[in-house]
Amino acid sequence: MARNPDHPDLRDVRLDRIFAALGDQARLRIVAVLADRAEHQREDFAVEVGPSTLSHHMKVLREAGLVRCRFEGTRCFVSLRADVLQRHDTALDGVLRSLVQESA
Amino acid sequence: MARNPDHPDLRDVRLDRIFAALGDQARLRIVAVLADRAEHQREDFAVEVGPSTLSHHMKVLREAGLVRCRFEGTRCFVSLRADVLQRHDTALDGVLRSLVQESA
DNA sequence: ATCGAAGTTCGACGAACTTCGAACTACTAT
DNA sequence: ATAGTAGTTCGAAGTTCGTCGAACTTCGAT
Repeated sequence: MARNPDHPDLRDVRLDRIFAALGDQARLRIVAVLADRAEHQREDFAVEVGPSTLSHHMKVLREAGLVRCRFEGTRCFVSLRADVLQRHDTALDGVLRSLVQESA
Repeated sequence: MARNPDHPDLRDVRLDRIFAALGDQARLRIVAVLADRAEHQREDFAVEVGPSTLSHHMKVLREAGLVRCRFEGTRCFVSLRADVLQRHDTALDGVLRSLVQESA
């Protein structure tokens, strides 16, 4: 397990990458769960794919700069990256609000 | 030339499709140009691809529900779909504002 | 009627993506 | 040390995507 996975620098975060990451149903659902700004674990993302596929989607979200993964023992806690959200506040704030709304 | 191209019904517009459409540099630039809410023509989109590729991107944006194409003679005028923007106001308003900002 | 201009559609191509299962790694508990 | 658990990485297979050039359609002008 990667103890310190590749989180891109804030400067390397591109909006088109972020949108591409959001352009998939599974990942959009994951972000919808994360939109409450809390930390979540894998079982919270009710997405019907195998573990390796979920890992892949996590990697896409991570490399886009949207999420941060924190490791504690064998478990992985994932949350939205506050710095990126703030940097792209104009673009992303409404997106997250709409996802929260949709989850309810 | 398609005189009356396929614009999806407002109900069939999905957010994940929209994000997927925005997840490409060329298309994101096109939307950035359109973000002033005015009608534009092809030459306004300073995107370095051939005509057929531009047509392809237009189709993706159209089928995602983001843009509307109006034909006048041989020319095609394209603009953002106000109804979709309003329907997904929470999600899209900030996105467009950020694109305007970036264009300046 | 013919020609040219503006866009679209049609293959085609390689690149990138999604998904899976199998093998691997890192940690925990016994 | 051994076994189990959580998650990642590694091919592989199939699909979708981005791009191009060529052929086609629609319209305007001559």
